[in-house]
Amino acid sequence: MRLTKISEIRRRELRRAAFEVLQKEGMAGATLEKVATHAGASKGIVLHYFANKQELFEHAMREANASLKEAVVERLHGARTPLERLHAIIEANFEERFFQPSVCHAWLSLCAEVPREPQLARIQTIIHARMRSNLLSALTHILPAGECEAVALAITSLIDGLWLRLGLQSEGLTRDIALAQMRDYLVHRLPKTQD
Amino acid sequence: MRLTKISEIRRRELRRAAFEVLQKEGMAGATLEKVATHAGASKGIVLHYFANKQELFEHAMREANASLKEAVVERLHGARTPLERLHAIIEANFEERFFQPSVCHAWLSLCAEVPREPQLARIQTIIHARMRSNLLSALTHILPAGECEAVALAITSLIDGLWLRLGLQSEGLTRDIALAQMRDYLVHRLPKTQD
DNA sequence: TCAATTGTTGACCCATGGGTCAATTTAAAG
DNA sequence: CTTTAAATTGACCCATGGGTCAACAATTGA
Repeated sequence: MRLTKISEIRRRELRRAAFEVLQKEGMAGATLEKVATHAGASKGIVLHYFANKQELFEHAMREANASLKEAVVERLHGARTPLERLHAIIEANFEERFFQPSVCHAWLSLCAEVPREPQLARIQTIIHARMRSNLLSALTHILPAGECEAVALAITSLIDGLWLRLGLQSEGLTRDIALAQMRDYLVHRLPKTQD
Repeated sequence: MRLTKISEIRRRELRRAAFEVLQKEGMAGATLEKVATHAGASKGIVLHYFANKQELFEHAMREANASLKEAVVERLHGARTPLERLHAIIEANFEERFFQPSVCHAWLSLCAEVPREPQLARIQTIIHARMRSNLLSALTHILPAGECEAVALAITSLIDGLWLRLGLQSEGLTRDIALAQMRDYLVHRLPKTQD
């Protein structure tokens, strides 16, 4: 008896392949055939494990999100103070493996489908909710209660904006610049004495 | 002799129709047939005025961008101080007619194509360049030279992030909240005495 | 009034790609 | 072994949609 069923292995391979194809081809160019080939399988197998294209990419989004979530959790472990937790969350969003033009392209392609794909919208809502929750749990110890929501929204918007920028105009925007941006914001927006 | 050639009229109608269809249907769903129907014409006419689908949407993006540019110019006219100019630029980006989920969906769809469509990438570059230039022309009179670039990038990223947010999770994000975000940023990031 | 140009249409072609399916291979269970 | 189930394939179907084209309508200018 295998520890992980072959169906689980395949499904993971396929949703990862889907995300990788998305990076280079976009949603329209990411055909089932290309995903299958990229995973070293045939088109039929894709539809054997996923009901249809939407479901496949829904799971691809879930997987990519889970990966980001893990990174945040990982970094939160080493964080002791609220300020450290805040930085942990932010820095996780700019890890090299994530903060790359191709990865951003894939996310962009998924986001562009959100308005017309309720399943993707649901995942997006979850992502936002978790981000907000994480940020608030740190911010409430740093800022007056009335300011936390606004700052949390600003931080997520800044992160998203920098990600979008990376996807649109890769040249000139490095990880360091992005992180410097985030630091600059926090320095000016959080109370002076700390940090 | 007509003042505006009929070809120019048609081209404008079609690129506007293209952008409007994009709002509801996304890039994949925005077929030539739908654009034609939405403009009250036949599919043939679309390809008579535009070489292909890419070119059509390239012009749709140009038009939408021009519209935003006009709004900025308009508001800049009434601005006297650098700070007023800064607010003019920002507020133009959040005018009701622009800051709407459907409009944001259309932009998202276009942006998602940028990585694989050099023409769109070029337009995007122009948009960024103009935004940067506008912001810097105001910021140089408000901040020390060394900080201007960073703040300009932060402002654009914040705007983009808020737009993206509106597209992904329409509920709960109003124009007022978005503008409050921008003001909050400026209050904390710009020198104290002014404003 | 009559070319000549421009605008416009709808029929058609064809590649693409999502999805179905029967048939085959492989593996598990008894 | 054998049987039952799962995995896998590739051929096939078919709707869709981008793009072409020949023919027709309208407008212009002489």
